[in-house]
Amino acid sequence: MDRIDRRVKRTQKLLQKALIALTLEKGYDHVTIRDITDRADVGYATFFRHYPDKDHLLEDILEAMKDEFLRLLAPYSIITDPQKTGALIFEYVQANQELCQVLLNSTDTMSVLKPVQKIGLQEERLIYNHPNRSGEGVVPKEIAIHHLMTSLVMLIRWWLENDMPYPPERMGQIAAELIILPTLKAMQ
Amino acid sequence: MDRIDRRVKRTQKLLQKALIALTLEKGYDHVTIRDITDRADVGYATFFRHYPDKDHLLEDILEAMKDEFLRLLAPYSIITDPQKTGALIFEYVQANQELCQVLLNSTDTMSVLKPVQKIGLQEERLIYNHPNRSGEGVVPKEIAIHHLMTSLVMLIRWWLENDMPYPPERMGQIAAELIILPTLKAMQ
Amino acid sequence: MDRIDRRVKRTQKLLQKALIALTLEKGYDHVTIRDITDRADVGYATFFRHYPDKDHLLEDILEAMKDEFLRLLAPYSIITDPQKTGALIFEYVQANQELCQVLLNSTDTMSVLKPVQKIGLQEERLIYNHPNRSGEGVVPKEIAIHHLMTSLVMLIRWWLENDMPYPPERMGQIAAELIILPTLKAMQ
Amino acid sequence: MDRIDRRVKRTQKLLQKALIALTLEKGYDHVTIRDITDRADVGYATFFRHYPDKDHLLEDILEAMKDEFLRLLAPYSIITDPQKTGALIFEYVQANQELCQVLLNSTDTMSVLKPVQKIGLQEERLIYNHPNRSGEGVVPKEIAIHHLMTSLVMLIRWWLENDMPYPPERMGQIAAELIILPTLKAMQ
DNA sequence: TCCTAAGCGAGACGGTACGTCTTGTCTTCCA
DNA sequence: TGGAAGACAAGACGTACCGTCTCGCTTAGGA
Repeated sequence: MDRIDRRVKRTQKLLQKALIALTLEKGYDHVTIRDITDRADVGYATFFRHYPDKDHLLEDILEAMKDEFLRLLAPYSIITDPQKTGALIFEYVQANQELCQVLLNSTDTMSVLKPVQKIGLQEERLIYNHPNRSGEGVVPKEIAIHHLMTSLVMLIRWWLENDMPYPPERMGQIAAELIILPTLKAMQ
Repeated sequence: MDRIDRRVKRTQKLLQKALIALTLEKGYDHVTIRDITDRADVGYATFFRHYPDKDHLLEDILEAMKDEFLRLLAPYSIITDPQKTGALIFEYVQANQELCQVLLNSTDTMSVLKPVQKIGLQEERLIYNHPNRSGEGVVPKEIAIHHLMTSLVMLIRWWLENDMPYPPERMGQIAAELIILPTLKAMQ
Repeated sequence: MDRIDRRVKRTQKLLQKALIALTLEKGYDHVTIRDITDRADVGYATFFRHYPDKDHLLEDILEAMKDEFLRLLAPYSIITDPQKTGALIFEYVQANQELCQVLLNSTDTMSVLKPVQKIGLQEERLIYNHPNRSGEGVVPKEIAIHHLMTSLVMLIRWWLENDMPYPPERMGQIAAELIILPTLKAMQ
Repeated sequence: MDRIDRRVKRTQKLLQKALIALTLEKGYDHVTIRDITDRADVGYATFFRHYPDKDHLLEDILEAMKDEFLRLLAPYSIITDPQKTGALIFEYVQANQELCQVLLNSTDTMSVLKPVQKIGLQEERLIYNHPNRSGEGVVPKEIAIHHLMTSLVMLIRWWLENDMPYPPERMGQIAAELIILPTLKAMQ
């Protein structure tokens, strides 16, 4: 079964690459499944053996990205060093510029936000167990987390859409100033 | 020509009502143009005599809303009384709950953000000419405006999606604390 | 509405012509609907606005043929002059050779037989009310009619498949000798 | 290798049984190869190691039937005792009702007729060498043989389709009266 | 009063994409 | 080594929707 799984994985990778490349060329919404399968050199029907539709393929790509992202972020604390964490995020985005551009400029950034919220919920534990945290602030916890993750994503989006006019370090500062620190403060 | 214009307006209103009603029922993306024209009791081809596609109809709806929204907001300054302004916004959203739900939960909130950004740019003048403002802060002006508008919209979105668990006044405070005040401060 | 009907009729005629031409070229079974619409210079989806599938198009062609055939046969009695009637049939087939070849060599001659049976039932009246008829013979009426129509069609099929090796008159004689007269006799 | 041959035969039998059972259930045309292999509890690809397609499997079934049929018919002469021969045929059909129903009601009876014609040609020798035969009649030999075999098959078809409303003996009489005797007479 | 231009309903049509289905090939695994 | 399992390419099918077009009806505002 190992051999088959490997074949399946290979096909799925081909489809993912194809979707990313095509989305960069013509935008997510204008990519047809036929486009994808043609580019991936794969039978048309084969697509549906792996994903029920285009969105599920996107989701698969996102999932992989999320894991890598979380792994990257783990060692640093968003609380103890917001600027550093922010800069790290923007450096990651810059390194994976193409992929991020695809994911964030796909018509509905919303679907991208879903998995990001999950990251937020996983991080929640870290933040709320942090010694610096005192008690419930004026802003409910759920809103704070939501705001933190959403605003960061939207800021990244803006950065990419405007051709990254500032370096990652500066963006890290901005993110800290505009989003991370105020949110942490409001939660106290 | 007055009479004709009135007829045209009437048809457009019918189409707008139909889109809103149907979006609430099955979600923006699943509404077909045939659905709209059937609901509006209007010929299928007639749709295209008014709008090139569904998105333009949505845009029309948004435009109308934007005007009303701006008119409502005009007397108050987001700088001098952020809480009040925030509360006012959430009250307006509550009053127009259905419509806002449609607009913000339509798959791509992004298209909704476009016109909102325009509001931001119009407001920019107000903010930057305000006597309290000093100079350029660590956060570039364009980012600040973008953050302000986007985060507010996303916060409203969250509020509606979670069945408005807090009253408008509270949400106004939260918005001020989490978004408006930090942004203003960062701009200084 | 007349105008629209005419447009519809025109499209259907185009589809019928296309099916006939293509069936002669590659055989009924190997003709795809895309083939038909391409040949008829008609949109693919348009096909389904007129017929649910290929077989219904064939049926439509048959129906038209049946009417013409019956009209042609009406003046002659199969009872009073079997040879003449038989010859007439084979002359008709010869004149419409291409069309008949298509219809009879399409994989299932059976579906072609259905409408022909209907002709038989319509003729039944003529035969059974004929003065020469006496009473119920050893062969049940339904079997006789079935045999008459089926055997005639199969004979025509054989004739066409073997490139019409005998003239229509001779075939008329043969049909009378082998099929018509025995059937009439058996019914008495 | 005898062992292997036996295994092959077994697989082929399974496939034949499956096709027959499924054809009775949903009609020959609607049976897919996947259906057959599933029913026969055989690998999908295995089918193609035995038959290039469904029709060849059907042919195989027919071939077996033909042999048995001919063997059964051999002792009797269609010339000296038509009624008896006819009855014998219908009795055989009745005994093998299910199988015959499948074969004859499969959309194209035509393909079934092919092997039957072969039977006719083998019989031809018997008929033409018979002492009762005189000379060439008005009906060409080839047509007579064709008519004899085809009409008989179609009569059987009718009988099965109408739930065998008459006993085999009666059908034998009818076949003799309507088909066999007239054909023999026409050949003289 | 008529008439002319516009909005409109109806619906046929070309076209594109979808998701499903089937066939026949090929490759890998297992007994 | 032969058969089972099943991924796969190819491509037809029938459906859904879009946007265009033509036709004929209605209805106003100007002659």
